[in-house]
Amino acid sequence: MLEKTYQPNEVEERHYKAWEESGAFECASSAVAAGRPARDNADPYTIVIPPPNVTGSLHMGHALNNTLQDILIRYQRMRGRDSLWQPGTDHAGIATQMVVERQLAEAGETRHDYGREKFIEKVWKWKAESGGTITGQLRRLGASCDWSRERFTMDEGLSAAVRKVFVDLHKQGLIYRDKRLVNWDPKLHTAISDLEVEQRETTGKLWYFKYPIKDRECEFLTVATTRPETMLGDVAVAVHPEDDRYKDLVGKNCILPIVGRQLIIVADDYADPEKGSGAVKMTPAHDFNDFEVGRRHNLKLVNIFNEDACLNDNVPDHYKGLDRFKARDKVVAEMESLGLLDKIEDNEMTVPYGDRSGVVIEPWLMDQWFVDAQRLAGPAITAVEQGETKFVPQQWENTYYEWMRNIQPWCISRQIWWGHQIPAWFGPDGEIFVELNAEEAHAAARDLYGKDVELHQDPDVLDTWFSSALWPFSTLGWPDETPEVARYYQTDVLITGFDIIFFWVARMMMMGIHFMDEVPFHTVYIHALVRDEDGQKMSKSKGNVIDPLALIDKFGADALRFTLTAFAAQGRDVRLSEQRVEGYRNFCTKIWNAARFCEMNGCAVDPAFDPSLVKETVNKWIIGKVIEAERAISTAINDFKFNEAAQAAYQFAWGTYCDWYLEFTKPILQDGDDAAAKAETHAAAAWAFDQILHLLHPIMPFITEELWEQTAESRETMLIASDWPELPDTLIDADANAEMDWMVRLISEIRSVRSEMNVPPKAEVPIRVANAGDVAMATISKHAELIKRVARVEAVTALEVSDIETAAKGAIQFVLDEATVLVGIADFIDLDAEKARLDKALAKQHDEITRFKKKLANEKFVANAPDAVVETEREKLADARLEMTKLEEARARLMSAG
RNA sequence: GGGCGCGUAGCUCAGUGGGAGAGCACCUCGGUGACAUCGAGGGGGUCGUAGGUUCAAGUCCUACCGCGCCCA
Repeated sequence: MLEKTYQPNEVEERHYKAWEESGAFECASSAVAAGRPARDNADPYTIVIPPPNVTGSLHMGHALNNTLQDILIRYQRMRGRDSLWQPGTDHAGIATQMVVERQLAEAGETRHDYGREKFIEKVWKWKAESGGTITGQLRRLGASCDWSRERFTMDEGLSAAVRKVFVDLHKQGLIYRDKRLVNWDPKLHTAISDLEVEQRETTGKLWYFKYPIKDRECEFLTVATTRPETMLGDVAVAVHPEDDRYKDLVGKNCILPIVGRQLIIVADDYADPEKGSGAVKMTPAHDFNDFEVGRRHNLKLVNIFNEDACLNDNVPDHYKGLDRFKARDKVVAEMESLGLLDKIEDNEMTVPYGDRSGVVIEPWLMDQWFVDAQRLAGPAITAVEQGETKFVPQQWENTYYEWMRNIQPWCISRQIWWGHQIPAWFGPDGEIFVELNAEEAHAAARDLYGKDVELHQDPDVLDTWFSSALWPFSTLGWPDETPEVARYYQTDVLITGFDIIFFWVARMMMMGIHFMDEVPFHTVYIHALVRDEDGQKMSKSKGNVIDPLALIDKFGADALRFTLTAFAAQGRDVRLSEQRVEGYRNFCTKIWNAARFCEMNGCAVDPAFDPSLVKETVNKWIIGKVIEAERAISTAINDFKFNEAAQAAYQFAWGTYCDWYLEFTKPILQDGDDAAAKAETHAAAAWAFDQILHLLHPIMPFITEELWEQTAESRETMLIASDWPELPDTLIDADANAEMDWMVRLISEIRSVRSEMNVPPKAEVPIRVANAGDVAMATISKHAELIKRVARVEAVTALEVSDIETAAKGAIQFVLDEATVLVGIADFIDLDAEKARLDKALAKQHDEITRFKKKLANEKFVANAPDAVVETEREKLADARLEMTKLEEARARLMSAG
């Protein structure tokens, strides 16, 4: 006997363990490796997980992302595909190093106390102890990843892929070393890529400084700057070539106050006459735009900062060693005291911050490694243009194009220790040898120098995203020619959030095409962001974070999954609140209770049940509805319309099966004496419930597996490994559909009348039906018991038209197609209320008829609209007129009765 | 400044040119036999505004208003 309510906590862990141990998550290749039978002949269906940070823990975005992936994987697995969901994590270079350094800091230590090798050992130790958090949490969610294939970007195999890619791209000229301005993080002491810089809007200030013009007594050139401290590194002033105010100054010099350096005045389009004073100071070593101007005018670069963004020795003595923000105040004060501060204005601007460190990023001139992203982007753009990879929803292709077409060189070197050390070795003269390993580098050096020399490997490591970019093939074993690479690449779908289009999608596309000659996935599904119930982005600082694990504890994983799925409409963010999850927990309870009903009423699974042989209309009807639900859910999942899949499942399970079908079975099962009908209904109800379990399984795996187990003595397989329902359309019986839909309308009308007329719920009323056609009459007599029970009716009888006048006294009338139904409620009737009810129905019909008539009277409509549309309108008009007539008759009878 | 979205019931949102929908919330009734984590019934809309295209517009086009996000 099933418990009274579903207790998710008691079953989730057990089923997850059973699934994993049974090998249900394994793709064919893993199954073979484990000595299990495999779906070798099946088409592969592959998803690589967007690897979460090894430092991460499951947040709501992960929960949504992985629920959707799991739905696809479970669905395709049930459809017989050889499904591979490739899991793993990335090594999150900067984040992980920060975590471990923070631990050291608690003991008053730094990584330098240990040295590189020992420190890295510590990181691995941390990873072994704490790095599995998120994979454990994915299990709580029910994610059916093939854990036997779990990978980590720092694994030896994936590291070999990184080295090969670096060496190959270098030899192809697509990776190069260059001295450029990079985004320097003065706290973490590393360069970061453009994408790791967060542009924050702030109201800053614009300081106007007067620079004395050389050889012109008391004449000044006023420049405006947002960063006064950088003036110590100024080498020029730029004005617009068309700016008449300054035309005569171009080529002349001014004197940099405080420093005393002579600055050349150059003409360059970059100077915006509308902005500030129209003259802009040039600090090419510390500003990306100034750097470009400097290149055009051969300006020298004066670097004034050290790695902490404090001033170095290239500034006057009283500024040396000062922090950049202290230096700013000091420069402003000194300029003011010199009488050279013209004015200060508020200024709306964006300031770059490091996304990990949260400090202001300093553009700094350095030697770094770069990927020539522009060349790699070309084919990646073409692939999307030609539809080799499609974005869903398609509008995200614009975002992708926008980024890819304006892509900048990708700075891939990081000045940290945790990560893939760059396979580049420096010779004594600075010559660089890029090779797969030290031996080959030494061999190359020997070739060059003619002797063995001492080489130093570049201490820097690669951007974590460099290794993530290889994930769709490195996880399959590349660069080895493994059977998995051959079988599972190209993968099918990448599922991710829009914020990741640049980080993963773009880079995976570039690397996949370059190294595999094939796009890494044919579809990219971009899902929404999960926000709080007020539409705010969840963030720790706002304190509005909802922890998915807490929701799972409280309501069960299935309720959370169903909620996320039901709200995952394309192109819309998900607003989540606990109340919503609670609502879908109630859905779980409903399913559970349907199973209890089946159990209590002897609806046991009958393996011999054949849906094509059923005789009872209700059973034919529910079979057809199962098929319609299956079609709706499958179509929705195939189209990535997850919310529609959820809605179709919800509507069918609750709205059709529980609300109507189970009610329809009650007269047969509980009151009836037709043994054959009973037996058939037992089997059909159990069969249909089994189908519900299948259809809901991808979204709600735990409760469905639990009920699958509990509702039969034994099962051939677990639900996760069973087949998705595939039923022929021929089982949809149009007559049964029409009959039962008519019944639903009849019962709804009776209930509605009763409720509106305040008939006590327990009172049983007689129903009489006049003017019904043969089909309707047959339906009524066939389902008399049902009507009596479900609508609390005393008796259902046919009424001769000649008796209708008399019967109308003490009855409520409503019209159902051609039939007029009289609900005998003499004891409760309220003539005024009834008159109002009929008038309302009449008014409605009148409006409808007017609308249809008007439409059909329009010659252009009849001439231009498709015939089928016109025909439908005519039918609607005819139906409405018929109903109107019947209602008018009913009202007339009422008046005469009153 | 450039780009992409979004304005539909009190709330959150579906809606694919051809009868305005769902869930939740609300109101009324119901302690019964799967389920009160429930059942039955009900009210609630100028589809942001203004034009246009069309026989027909929530849906397509234009402008405007309001809101959000991304990029510079």
